[in-house]
Amino acid sequence: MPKQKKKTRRVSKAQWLDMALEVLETDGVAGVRIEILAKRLEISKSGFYWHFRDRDQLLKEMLDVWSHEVTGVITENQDLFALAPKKRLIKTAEIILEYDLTRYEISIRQWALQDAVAARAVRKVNRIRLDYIGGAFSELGFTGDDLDMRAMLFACYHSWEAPMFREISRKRRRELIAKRIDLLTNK
Amino acid sequence: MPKQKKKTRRVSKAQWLDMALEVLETDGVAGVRIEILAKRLEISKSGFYWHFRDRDQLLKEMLDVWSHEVTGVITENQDLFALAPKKRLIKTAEIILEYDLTRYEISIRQWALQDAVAARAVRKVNRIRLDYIGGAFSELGFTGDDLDMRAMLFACYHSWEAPMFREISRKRRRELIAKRIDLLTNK
DNA sequence: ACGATTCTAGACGGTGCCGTCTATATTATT
DNA sequence: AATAATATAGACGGCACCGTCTAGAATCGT
Repeated sequence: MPKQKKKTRRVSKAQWLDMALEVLETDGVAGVRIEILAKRLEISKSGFYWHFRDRDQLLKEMLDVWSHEVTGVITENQDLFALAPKKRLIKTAEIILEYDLTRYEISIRQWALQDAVAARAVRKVNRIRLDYIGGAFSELGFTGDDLDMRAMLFACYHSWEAPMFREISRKRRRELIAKRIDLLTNK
Repeated sequence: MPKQKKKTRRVSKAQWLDMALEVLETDGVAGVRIEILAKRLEISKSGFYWHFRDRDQLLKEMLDVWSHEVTGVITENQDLFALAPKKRLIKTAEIILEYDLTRYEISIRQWALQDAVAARAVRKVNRIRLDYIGGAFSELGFTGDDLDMRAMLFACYHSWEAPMFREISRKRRRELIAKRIDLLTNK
């Protein structure tokens, strides 16, 4: 009888991070437990401590991944800035929908309520979003409260539409984009 | 030396519920731990099990308190229905701000992601909000997509403004209400 | 093929929380 | 004041998770 070959899966740091974000999405930061991730990855937790100092470091890196991912898709998209402001807002809304960019919104915000580091990341993302959207409304000629109110309305709605109206289909949500931007860009 | 009188605080069911909601607000449902509540109430946890069967029952009752509290303030307010629809929407926004009605929004929604009972409560609250707001826009003559889009925009924005823009003062938020409702009720 | 490097298995002690139990304290009823 | 009803103290066993440790497996470089 041949000696039993113990086949041990190997899991990269990126895979740990991906799984952590997957769990974060539904279970919140409190659900991101190393032993849970290990079980889901079908591996022992030992490897985790090879890639990460401890759970805190994982959480820190998750925030980095999130804040880059969630802003990068928009701000690093050159095509977007070639568009006229109104068209740009429409396209932005479509991208948010398409890439499900608000997937982690609820869990991250919940996290930010209890953690200063997460809170800082969230404030930074808010600022980037408001600047980007405010830019478009500014180009459209809005200023002062008119500009602020519209930028906040756009940013808030498109950050929370999907998390809030989970039962409404993606198709239906896409249908209403143009009409909404018409209203928001109306003088 | 007289026998030491052990003074034992007594805590009502309502106090347990209040404290549980207080913890929920910042720590999320995962943070609602019986021993934590007990410590904060400066009491042993034994009493908890007198008032509640177990943690699940507490959670269930918290949902009931929340869904009633968060819809009742609006739907049971007779003065509100005496107002013309536009004025009613403005007053509604002011009440949401004044009573901090979206205090638990993030934590409850996070909870709903992992729990079917919470999800049901959230869907019901969504429906009540959309019906109420949709009613006002309907009275203003909006129909079809125009009505839906506006009701969703109002409901979403006013559910998430405070949770999202935590750094913006209440005063500033009050300032922008009228202008926003003007836009949303614009034909 | 061989050693060096990178990663994993599995067991361990420590901690925090759940729900239960018994004795005891407090309040209500009469 | 005596009794009944209501609520708490404190200890317990059980479980899930953290971070550590040692032996060993998988992979890379030459």
